[in-house]
Amino acid sequence: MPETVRVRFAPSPTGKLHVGGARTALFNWAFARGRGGVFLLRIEDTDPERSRREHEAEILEGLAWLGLDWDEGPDVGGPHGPYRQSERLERHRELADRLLAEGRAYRCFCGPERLAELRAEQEARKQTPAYDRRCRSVAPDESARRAAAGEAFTLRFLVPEGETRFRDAVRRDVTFANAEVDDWIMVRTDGKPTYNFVVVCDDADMAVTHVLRGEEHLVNTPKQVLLYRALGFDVPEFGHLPLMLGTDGRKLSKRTGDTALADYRDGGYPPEALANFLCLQGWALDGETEVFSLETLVERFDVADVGKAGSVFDPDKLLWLAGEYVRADSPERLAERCAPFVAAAGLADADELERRRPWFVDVLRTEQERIRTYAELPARIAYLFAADDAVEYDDKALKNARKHARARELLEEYGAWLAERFDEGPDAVREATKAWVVERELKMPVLFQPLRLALTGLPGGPDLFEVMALLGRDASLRRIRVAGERLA
RNA sequence: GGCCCCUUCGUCUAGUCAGGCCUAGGACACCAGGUUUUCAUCCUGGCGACAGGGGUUCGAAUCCCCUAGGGGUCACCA
Repeated sequence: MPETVRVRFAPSPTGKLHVGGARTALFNWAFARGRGGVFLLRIEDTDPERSRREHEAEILEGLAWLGLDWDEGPDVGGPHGPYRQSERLERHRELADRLLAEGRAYRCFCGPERLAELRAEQEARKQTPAYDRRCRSVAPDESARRAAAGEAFTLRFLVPEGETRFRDAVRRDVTFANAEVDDWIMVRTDGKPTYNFVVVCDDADMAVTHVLRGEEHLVNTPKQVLLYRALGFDVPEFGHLPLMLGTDGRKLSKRTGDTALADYRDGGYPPEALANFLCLQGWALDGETEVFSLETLVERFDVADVGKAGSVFDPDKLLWLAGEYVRADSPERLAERCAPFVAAAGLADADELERRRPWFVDVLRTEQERIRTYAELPARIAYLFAADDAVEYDDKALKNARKHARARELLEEYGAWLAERFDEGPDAVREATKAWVVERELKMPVLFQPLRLALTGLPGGPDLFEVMALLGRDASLRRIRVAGERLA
């Protein structure tokens, strides 16, 4: 009977949720869900300077927006709580004391000044900066006496001789020479434990079986494996996910563009599109299928299939995927998701859109194939909300209309004709209009370009008879009349 | 610089662990054409890669070695 898979996502609440972190969470989640395991969230708030509760809330919101859910966490609790590291201090102290008592850790009385000096010397000699382990030789009784006397100290892990190897689902077996591992600090002068220490204590206490995290943590792993063993805990299996890179080929950062998950939510990207895109960074379903659901991911995902090389974040591909999801969505749901963006653009308030819901759904039906993000909608439909005598004319649209010498007369004539049969409906009017153009031995654009300018002011857009249906009889006829005057 | 990791079209990737099915497949982007009242969608086609060099083998993108390039990390941050 194999033990239950337990994986975790452990963000530190020091800022917004990064898309790279979101992908780590996504893969952890998919791994757990695909194996009937448990996905838990733990907040790594051991840095009181930078940790903020608002950030924690935002991170949780972001994960939920992406479509993830969790079985244990700071908001839902669970059998292995608390799920904030700052609330687990007791346990951390207990384990640190144990290590000290067993001689697997030692007090270090070297202050910041000496450490800085040491580092400077080492750098001057082109050596790799590392603690010189001077305090290893302080005898236990002297160490205890100095501590009791109030002398400041940190607790360092005593790295043994030899080498450390561990299983990594992505990179196979990895080995580090212990000589390369520093006697790192477990507990600071102020008594607060550091990341490398608490992460192991908590993962072990929370019975985490697989640690899937970003590759930047690979070098921390030997320290942690050594700690698991010193503590007598089972070492989990690791999986170091390749980094997500910016277009400059370096680790994704603020400089290379949007990196916060919230930027994409605020930018009107469908969450399904972003989740799908994130799946494609370092993993592929079959090399052919690009668009797939989280459900499919869960069915097919395996950490062992994750690639080793970093991947450059391609905003163009994300935009394309966004369009795919928008086109596949229902006009009703699109209306719901787009409404806030239309309201934010100041075109109409939320109440008005709610009142005109059927109409707004029709608007989405006509624009659906032209937008990729919800945020692209307002600019496309602003003309619907403009005053009939003040529709903004786009330069290109104006040029298109002016190409036709008789545009003005034609619009007047057509307007009068249209007034008689507007109520026959879009399909009938469309056919009749085409016949009307043919009768006059004209090309279609001769009428349609000026007409599009009159109604929308834009160079492109939906079928004009659908546009007229959205505008209604009065507005349509008025705009055609006004255009005749404006073109004069 | 030390240590560690990585390397298939501009980008995301399939294929690599089990060498032949690969004159390397798909997608985004780009270009050209078609459809349309325009824009978009959609359809068709094009461009385009096994980092380099050795070796093993009848046969290598796939195995081995070397070189080069890129990245990560070297905190009393996480």
